[in-house]
Amino acid sequence: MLHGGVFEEDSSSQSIPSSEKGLGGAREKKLEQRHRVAFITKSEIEVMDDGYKWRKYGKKPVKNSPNPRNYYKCSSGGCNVKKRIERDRDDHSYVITTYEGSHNHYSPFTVYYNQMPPNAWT
DNA sequence: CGCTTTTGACCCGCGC
DNA sequence: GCGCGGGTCAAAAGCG
Repeated sequence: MLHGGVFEEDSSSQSIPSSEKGLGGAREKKLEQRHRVAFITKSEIEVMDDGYKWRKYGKKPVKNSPNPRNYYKCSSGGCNVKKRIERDRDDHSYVITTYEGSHNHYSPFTVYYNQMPPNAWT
């Protein structure tokens, strides 16, 4: 496990290991998650707000980790993006954030940053 | 008032 | 054929 590493996977070429097992949410099994990005951040808190609104919709304990796994979903309009937050079992100081899907709307933070002129920061 | 959060229960697919 | 695992959803309550 590389600490502070970022993983970007494309389901189009990368076959999901047994981890997915093709099972997972039987309901969304039909939905193709084309974008999967895992971020590893060293932080004691998982309060990583990217500008989107995340609504926690589930909690489940993991065998390989004494810590539970948190499931978040984007509550933006028409936004079906899901976010998975888990703690590293080797170093609970590290937080693994996995994003699935793409936002149907721009991030409030992105728009704000886009409309914010560079000289405005002075 | 609106939205968010929390727990429990349910469902499906695969394995043996 | 049955069981297990994993994931999601539902409802309710609390808070700002």
